[in-house]
Amino acid sequence: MDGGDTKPTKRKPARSASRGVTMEAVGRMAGVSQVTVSRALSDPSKVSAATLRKINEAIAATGFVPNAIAGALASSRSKLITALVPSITNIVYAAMIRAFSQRMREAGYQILLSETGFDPAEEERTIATHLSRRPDAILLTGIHHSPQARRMLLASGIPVVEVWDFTDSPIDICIGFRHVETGRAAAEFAVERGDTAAATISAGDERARRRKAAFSEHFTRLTGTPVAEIDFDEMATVARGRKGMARLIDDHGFTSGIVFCSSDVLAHGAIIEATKRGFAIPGDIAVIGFGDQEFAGDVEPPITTIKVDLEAFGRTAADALLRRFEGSSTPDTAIDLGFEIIRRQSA
Amino acid sequence: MDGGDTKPTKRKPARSASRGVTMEAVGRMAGVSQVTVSRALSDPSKVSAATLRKINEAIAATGFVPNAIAGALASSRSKLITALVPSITNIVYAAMIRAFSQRMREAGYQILLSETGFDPAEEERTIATHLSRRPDAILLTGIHHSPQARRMLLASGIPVVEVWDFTDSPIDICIGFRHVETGRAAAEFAVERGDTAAATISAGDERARRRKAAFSEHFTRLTGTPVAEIDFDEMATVARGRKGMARLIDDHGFTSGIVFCSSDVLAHGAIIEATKRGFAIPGDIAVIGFGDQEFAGDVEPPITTIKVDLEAFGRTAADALLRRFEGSSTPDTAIDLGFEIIRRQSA
DNA sequence: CTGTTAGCGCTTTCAA
DNA sequence: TTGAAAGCGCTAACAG
Repeated sequence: MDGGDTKPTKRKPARSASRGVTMEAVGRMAGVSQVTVSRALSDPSKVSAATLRKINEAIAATGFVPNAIAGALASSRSKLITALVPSITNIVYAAMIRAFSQRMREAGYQILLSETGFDPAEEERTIATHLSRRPDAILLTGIHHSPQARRMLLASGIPVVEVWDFTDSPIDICIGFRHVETGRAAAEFAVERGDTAAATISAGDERARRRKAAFSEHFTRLTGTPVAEIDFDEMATVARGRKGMARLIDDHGFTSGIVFCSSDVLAHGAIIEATKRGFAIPGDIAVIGFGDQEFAGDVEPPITTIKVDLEAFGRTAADALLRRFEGSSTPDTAIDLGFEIIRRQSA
Repeated sequence: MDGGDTKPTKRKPARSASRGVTMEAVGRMAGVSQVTVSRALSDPSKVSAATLRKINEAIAATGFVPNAIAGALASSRSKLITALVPSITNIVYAAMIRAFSQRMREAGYQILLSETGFDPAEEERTIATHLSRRPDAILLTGIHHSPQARRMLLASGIPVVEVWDFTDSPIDICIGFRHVETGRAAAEFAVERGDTAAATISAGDERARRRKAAFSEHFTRLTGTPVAEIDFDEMATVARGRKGMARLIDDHGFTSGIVFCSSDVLAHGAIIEATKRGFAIPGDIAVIGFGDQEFAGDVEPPITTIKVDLEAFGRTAADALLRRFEGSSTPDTAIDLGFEIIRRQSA
């Protein structure tokens, strides 16, 4: 760029390249040193009013934006939290992260978010790149991680929050609920309703499968009746809910009983299909969903579902971290936020 | 922390504090210098096979994870892209970002994502904090930004991509579609269908309002009939779709004609409400949505909607950036990806 | 209240 | 193929 001179110049750094205004430039303009600018920004009370004013003027004039990279390197606090979720288009995770982000942002943190797509290998790789950003904490979805991932996490020395599932022995902090319990509760709910037949429709989510397995096992134990299961490897969609119900009816002769779906979206589709085929909901076929999504109570018939407080997960996770950053002496470990069956009309 | 000695020690940095393994430590272990480790990582071909092997062993043994912060500061390339969307729980933005992230991740970039909640002031603040991370590029939703935001963006000197809307004079790169055109196209579609009455239901989104305004204006121009408008300040939900339709019927005596909704979710709710009240869809009331979301074709009746290819926005944005990073001589500027009316049964 | 001095852990020349 | 040296822009003691 700047000349092709062969003369071994004193290696003057190519500062020119407008890589942004520096504190030093601001300081020069305000007639103070660089450190004073730093102070003015981090703790204005440590700088005289007059100096502060000049610095602020200089900042405004230059459009200075502090370099957080340099700050993080120097202070070894990045004010960055990284988060991994299976999917950002799944409202369940998106809502949780939203609540988490809002709380953390208020405290001055930013969130670096990545999708892992339910793949442990991908999660491991992503954890490594995330840790390379030296976040002040990391949030993971789920409690199952590869051994190598656990090693890196532990070695990083930062707080690790596992959400959306529950274990008594988390890596560090765990905020979630027991998926298996939801399946059991749904089975009991079905039996209490008087159902003598049951089926399930599930999407490709490890936790969804655990809920389903618990439902089936418990229902069979209580009634002696086996449960027909329809599983999809992909994410939940209305179309798959319809297809699942169609298979249940066509292939399994399921025309009466309750269907436990791994998400409200699937339940919605199942209801649409059954209704279209002339079955009464819940008269002939009852449907129970999972998630209590926005629409669950507003479709016809309103969907009976298992509700978990998504926002609460995010908020609680953020609060636990914030408390930790403040050096709380009583660190949170495992918090079970539970769930609740919302009885509406579909079951 | 380390003792209360008054003796002015040689200020030995508190290195101890396990802030992670450094390249220097790895190098020491492998019997080479720190730079060699750096090279081994960035371009293995520049290091002898034997050295490479020893370095890799040391890395494995120590669990070394490179410090991207230090790397970014030194190279002034952060391999970080920053993105701002109005809402991450809105599938429209989530799907776009997902496609964008995937592409960028494959190229070694990570995405720092924030929500702005449709608020320009919040956007401006967020842009500032994002720029402080010295991203290699920034992606914004929409084309309207505060003057101060524009200034910061320009001053940053990095590529700026504006998506999801279209202008011929973008800050830098723009990838989107003309919202106004969608409204017009919908109005024409209605008139061609023979509708002589129309209404709208919109959520709190500036672009949704522009689509609606274009629809109403055009419909009125073509038919001479005013359009009843129901506006919500909040996000689209099935419940609001129902409420909107209820108001249209109860307050505006709207019992026949077409309803242009700012999203498929609203359309879905509107259809549910009208159906429940005994109106035939599309016989009595026709409904047209926006977005062609996953469920649009699978509910009853399937929703006629305006489709925009969400994934394409993300992919195209990523490709444009990647090309730019490679120093393309023909920079993309404004790309109009258009839209399409998907005719199903609701209209 | 303000400035000086050392780094933070890398990448980038330049030299060997 | 390897190493030495010089920063990147900021924060953290420490000294006035």
